[in-house]
Amino acid sequence: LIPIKVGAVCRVHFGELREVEALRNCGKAMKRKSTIDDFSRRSGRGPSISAVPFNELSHGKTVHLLSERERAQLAVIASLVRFKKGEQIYGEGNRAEYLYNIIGGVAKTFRSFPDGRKRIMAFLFSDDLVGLAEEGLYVNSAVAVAPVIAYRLPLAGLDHLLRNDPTLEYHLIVKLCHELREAQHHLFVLGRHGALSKVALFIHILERHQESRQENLGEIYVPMSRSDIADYTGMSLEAVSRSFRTLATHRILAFRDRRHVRILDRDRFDGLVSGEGRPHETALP
Amino acid sequence: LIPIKVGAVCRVHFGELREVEALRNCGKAMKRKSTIDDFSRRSGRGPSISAVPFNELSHGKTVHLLSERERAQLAVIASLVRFKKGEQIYGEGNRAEYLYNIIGGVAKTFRSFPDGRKRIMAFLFSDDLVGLAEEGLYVNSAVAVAPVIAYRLPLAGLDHLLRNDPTLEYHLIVKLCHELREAQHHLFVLGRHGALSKVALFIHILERHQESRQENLGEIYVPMSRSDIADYTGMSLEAVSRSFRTLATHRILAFRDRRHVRILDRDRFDGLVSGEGRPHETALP
DNA sequence: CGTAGCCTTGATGGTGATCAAGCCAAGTGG
DNA sequence: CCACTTGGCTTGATCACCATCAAGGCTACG
Repeated sequence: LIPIKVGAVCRVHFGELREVEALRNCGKAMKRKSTIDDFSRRSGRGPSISAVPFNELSHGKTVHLLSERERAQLAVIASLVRFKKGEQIYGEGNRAEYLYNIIGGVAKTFRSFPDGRKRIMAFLFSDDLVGLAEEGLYVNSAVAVAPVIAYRLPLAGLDHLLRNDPTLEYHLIVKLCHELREAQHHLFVLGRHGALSKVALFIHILERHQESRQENLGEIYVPMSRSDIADYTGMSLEAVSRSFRTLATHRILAFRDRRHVRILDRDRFDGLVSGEGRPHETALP
Repeated sequence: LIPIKVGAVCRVHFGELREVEALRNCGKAMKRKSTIDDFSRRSGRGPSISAVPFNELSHGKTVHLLSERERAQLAVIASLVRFKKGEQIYGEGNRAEYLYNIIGGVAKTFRSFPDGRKRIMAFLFSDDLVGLAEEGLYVNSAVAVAPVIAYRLPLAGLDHLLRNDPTLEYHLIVKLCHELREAQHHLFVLGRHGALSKVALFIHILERHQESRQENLGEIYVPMSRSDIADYTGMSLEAVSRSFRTLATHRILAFRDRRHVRILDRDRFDGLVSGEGRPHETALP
């Protein structure tokens, strides 16, 4: 039973998840092996959620919240679903029937303005939950940024599980606190004035996120488009582009390609992140 | 036992909470009576939490989440604390030992920049929870904006209660989802370009908040200073002031005094809220 | 009545949004 | 294998908007 599932998932992995693979495959064959193990371990046994706890010390690392038993319980009501890049997972205002647990790929949640603009509320990665609702309706739209694999959990069944399992509920609370903190980080980014500060903080968030999961240290993977970054940071697409270039020409960042950055000058980078990026104070030669 | 508590709370109410009283006392004696009842009902029997549920329909109204029994259970470990206007409830980076349940007044949570600026993450009112932590440390500072009365719940004891009461946990989940949505509304505000849009959306949020609790319809109470609004919306204090004046001179809003607004022109107001407030589109005569 | 905090108003300049081309990379079909 | 297309990204020029600096007013409270 389980071996079959693992096999199936691996096939999917190599077929559709090239971007996910690219994310971790930073040129080292070693990495690739461990990714497969990691991936099949996670997806083969049911839903997976991780978060930085609010009470225990984990030294900035996320911890996996679910026990094997809980994962198995959730797996009973869950079904595995895939979304191609750009495909919609659900739409704002739709009847909320499912909670999604992403186990591979990247998604974004956003709200649209009448004029066609978007405000991206969050980027979501593996071990995240998506599907926030209010009075039975989704409050955001969710779309895959890179091909997504997720468990789809019917809210009805989930409700039943939760009411009978205090530990599972507790884990959900930990995860929600985590998401709340992430939203506050996001607020922090948007509040910052100065384009350089904003993009630096954005990169900083990506870095922290990948560090907390012990993914590819040293180089930061940027899975989303410039235009998504613009919608997330509240800037224009052009401003994002220019800011990246400025940071690159001043040797603060270095781009291997459009989706891989390395931080060259940690001091000046941290200076921007911690707020010294205000316009007239930023006298970059 | 309980009656004594009620008495004590009422005394506190009239002594220190003039602003809270003013909030609801909109010139009608009727209001005042019901406020007292409401207040003593809430504070006399233990902690109180309300939220808009994520699944059931409540037509935009918040519902009280805790049963009498749960409130009594929580009351056992809780102690009632008061904070004067401007007083700190806890500081960013402090050891997180308590969760606070506000039952009267207004508080703000914020993070400070090295240059002394603040980014306000949220305003908190009665029936709200404050004290978000990461790895045992508060992630924000919290300060009373108007005199606050709150229940202080030791995390240790709370943990124990939660693990034994799935329903209580479930209520907490509902509340956290609510807070997450509020944070996303805030993101929406910050993302908007155009000063008029931002302040309109801010007023809109206040209105929705007060409506959802069925407080003083028709007039919106603005308990926080201009400078707090600036820190919340990511604008300068002057820009907030100017925007308010613009909205007032164009008969979209009317201020009874600095803390009470009425929406005069609902159509144009909604226009701003929903994004037509972008600079060059805003041709206000 | 005086002082302090908060708010309003004015003048100015920098910053980033916007409009408008070009560029690069990846995919498609001949 | 090479035109052709498409979508995403970069770059340039212009100007509106708002942050900033700097006074002046209002209110509240001693």
